Amino acid sequence: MATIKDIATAAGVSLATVSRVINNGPKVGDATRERVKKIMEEMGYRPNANARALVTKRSASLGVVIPEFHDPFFATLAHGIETVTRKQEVQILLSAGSIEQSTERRAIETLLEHRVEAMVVHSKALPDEEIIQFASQIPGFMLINRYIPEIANRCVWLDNEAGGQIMAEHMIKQGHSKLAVISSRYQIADPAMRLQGIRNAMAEFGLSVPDSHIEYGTPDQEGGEQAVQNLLARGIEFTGIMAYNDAMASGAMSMLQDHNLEIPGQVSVIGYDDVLLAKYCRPKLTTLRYPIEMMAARAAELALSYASGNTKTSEDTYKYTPTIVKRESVGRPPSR
Amino acid sequence: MATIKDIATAAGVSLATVSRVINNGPKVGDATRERVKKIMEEMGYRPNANARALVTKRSASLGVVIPEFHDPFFATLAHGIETVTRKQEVQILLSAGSIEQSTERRAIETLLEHRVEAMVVHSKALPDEEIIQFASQIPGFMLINRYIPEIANRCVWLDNEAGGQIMAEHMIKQGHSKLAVISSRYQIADPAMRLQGIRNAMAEFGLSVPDSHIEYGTPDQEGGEQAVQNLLARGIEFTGIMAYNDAMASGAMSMLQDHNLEIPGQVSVIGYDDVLLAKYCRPKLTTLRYPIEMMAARAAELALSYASGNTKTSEDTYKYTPTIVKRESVGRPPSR
DNA sequence: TTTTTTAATGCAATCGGTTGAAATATTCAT
DNA sequence: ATGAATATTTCAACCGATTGCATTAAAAAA
Repeated sequence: MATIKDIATAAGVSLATVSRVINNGPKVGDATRERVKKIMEEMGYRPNANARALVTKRSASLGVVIPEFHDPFFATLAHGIETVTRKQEVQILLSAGSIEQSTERRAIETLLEHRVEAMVVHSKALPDEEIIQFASQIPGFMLINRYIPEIANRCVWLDNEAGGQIMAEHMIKQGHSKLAVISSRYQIADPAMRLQGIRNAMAEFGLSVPDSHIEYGTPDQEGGEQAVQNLLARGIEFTGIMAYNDAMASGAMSMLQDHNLEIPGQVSVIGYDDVLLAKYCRPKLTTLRYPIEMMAARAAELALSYASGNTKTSEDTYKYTPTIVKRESVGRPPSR
Repeated sequence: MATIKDIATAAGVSLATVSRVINNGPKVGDATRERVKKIMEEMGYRPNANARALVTKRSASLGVVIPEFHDPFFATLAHGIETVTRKQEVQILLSAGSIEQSTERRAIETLLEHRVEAMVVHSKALPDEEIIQFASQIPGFMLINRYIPEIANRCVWLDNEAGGQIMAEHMIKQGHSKLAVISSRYQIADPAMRLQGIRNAMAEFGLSVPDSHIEYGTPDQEGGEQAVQNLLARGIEFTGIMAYNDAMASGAMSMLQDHNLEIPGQVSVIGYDDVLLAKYCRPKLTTLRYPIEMMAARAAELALSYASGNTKTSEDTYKYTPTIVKRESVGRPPSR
């Protein structure tokens, strides 16, 4: 692959001149500029981003750490980031860190070695101190979907508790009082916070969620199926189910339908996240919208902005609140 | 950020020695090695991947070009690649090239500038010649989901025609003879090939697909809904629908159900791709499995292998054939 | 025509590493 | 002890760019 030196030789000019042409620098004569450009074209020259990054100490690249690509939720997250990197002509370096301390750490370190300018990290396993450490080390570090008070202005996060509250309030206002919860032990804080929100809302209306009405499962369809199965097997009475996420909600619906329970006629189901699936399943899922794409875009913008020296931002907290999306899976409870 | 020089100074040795410690080189005394390692640890040293890539001319990175992250299909593709890059400790550089010539070209060029060692490209818009050009320029170039005879050993692709054939044969063997097709004008070749496969199978059994029984739509749920709506509006009689992909199939099912047509009691529906959605919708979708994850992994392996000089591979063609996944959306046609 | 000013170009150091060859230190056999 | 063999360590060139400063050429002013 041709280097800048080859071009210089071919054009009969110095390296410096070629470099100036490449970067649209000011001090080059028009004739020379055209000639050099033509030669670069002919020789299929491409500047070496590594050499460039080395000397300029800027890489025009943004690192992303997510647990996995598989999950549509993270795909959407990545998409949000991509919309801003595309606009700013920034390259994305992707690292997967599968919700495990060592992998997450390794992912961040690799990105660091590549000297990415900015970084959007989704980490659930690393302890707060370590994250704080990274954040103070890397100006363009942004944490997504997690809140650490000490670095509040580096966190873009969702108010999970509020979501739980909204979810439960909606069900209660529809007239439900016998509600079951399908939760998960996945990750650290999220399920617990959502559950807390639910509890708050219930308490507000003088209701509560007995432990018997909570089932835990893996945060996917199977988990949802299993949870409903357990609920039914234990003979729990309920007219509504609040699920940890849409996948579990969808599994729950399947299982309910297998038991000839009509949705929402006999049982209402509400999900959380509003991933693609929510629109695709039948009945269409009423759920809480997790504006992850928007959040990811915001995180990317901030990361890039911090990286380029901006330290002042209008806000100092980036909390998002889920909103309810009413579709077909929630209705009034059967009058009986 | 500490450099190798800082470490050398701190440890009282030369750059060369430090470099050898970093790379586990052979010619370093045990005592020195330990001392240097300790100092690197203390100073939080991280080798600069750019500098390294510059001098070694190898970057331990693989570039990926996909149209978008949004689509679960591509998320799965990315995941397949990630499984192999993780194992080989290779970094992923992601570029999106939204099915548009200029963007696809730009995506590849950016990757080229970063001197990625290998490359897995999903390109539908770029003309054959240009792809061939890139392939000959980059040893580790692999094309996925597209076949170009001139560079057969660089292509990992699905036999779409065979898929169409299998799809139709399955329907016919279930007893269907009045079949409608929901296709798409998206991309270049894929829908046409699938349709061709369907035609072949039909012909084999003395049947055919009249133009009236083919509807085109966008390759998503809406497209599927629309298509069925059109079919019904035009009073077309059919007992089975073959969809271009699962999203369309799912949309089709929704619309059929809205018209109180039972699936598969009155109408059978078959999809294509076997994305997550196929398992999640109800009834669960019978579809053709597009082993994209496996294919992507293979492509990544080959790309990396070619990049490191391997030129001989056991096979010289990487054609995959879809297999049928029988779930719940296909049954025998109503006897009437 | 000569001097100044301005525009265009080249020189050379630098970024942070790697690596073959040379230099120095250590170990071993004699 | 002593030279040979082997193990450590350092030297210095190089990878492909960028950029401040010096130099040269061209244009403007005197």
